[in-house]
Amino acid sequence: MGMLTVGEVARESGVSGSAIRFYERQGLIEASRTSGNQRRFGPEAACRVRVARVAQRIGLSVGEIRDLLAALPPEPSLADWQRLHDRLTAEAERRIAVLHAALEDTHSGRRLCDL
Amino acid sequence: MGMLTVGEVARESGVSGSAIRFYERQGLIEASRTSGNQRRFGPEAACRVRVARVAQRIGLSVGEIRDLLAALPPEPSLADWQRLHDRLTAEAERRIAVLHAALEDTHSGRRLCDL
DNA sequence: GCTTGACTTCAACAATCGTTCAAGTCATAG
DNA sequence: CTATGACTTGAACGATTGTTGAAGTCAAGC
Repeated sequence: MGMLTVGEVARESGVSGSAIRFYERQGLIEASRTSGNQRRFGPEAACRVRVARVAQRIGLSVGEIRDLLAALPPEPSLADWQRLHDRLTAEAERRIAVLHAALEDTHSGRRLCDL
Repeated sequence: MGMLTVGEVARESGVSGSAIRFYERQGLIEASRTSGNQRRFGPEAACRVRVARVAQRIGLSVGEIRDLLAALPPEPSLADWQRLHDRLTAEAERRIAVLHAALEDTHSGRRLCDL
């Protein structure tokens, strides 16, 4: 079984080792430990981290991402990924709508400042 | 001349007094001082704060908003507001595009995780 | 002129998202 | 077996955007 070290997950997912440890502390990913107390991650870890980064770009906080990923089993089925993807999409669209609303407000900028 | 206190600007702009002081420290708004060292704001202050809040919703940092507002004279002309509005709009659209890109990434989610 | 509410400063705290450092341990190749 | 690089923890630090509190001052009405 391909158990990965912190550094390997970091390389695979493109984030720093300290971030990987941070994400584990925050519950985004889980690790088992070697007899010498070193973390070993399953092969899905890097994937979860990549998803987490996308979610972050969409604007979710680490806490929200934890909740999102909590619904994802260690060996997710296609349907699991699909659900997660749908939630992420919905959230992104919600945030885009919020930005559009802000845009509207700049359009009414004169009224905003009754010049 | 209607010089406003911190509390008055706070009420007019809908933010807290501590935030108003913070924005002054950060250079988003300027204040003169009474002989007793209290801040007095011009009537444009609340407006600048409201614009700042919109800019914040669009995703600009306080530093970026400072720079944006720096281009705005104390008594802005219509053209001044127009320029600011255009910049804000462009920035909002840029951020919306970024979110769309993130959305794209979730669409390629399966590839993201090569399931 | 005194009371009262609003103001002042400065410092500490809070949440978020990590990075960096020190001191020490583990794993592996040679 | 030992050197080396990767790992461990914990705590401190950093930016960001304010809030909260203490201790004290100001302004305005009565």
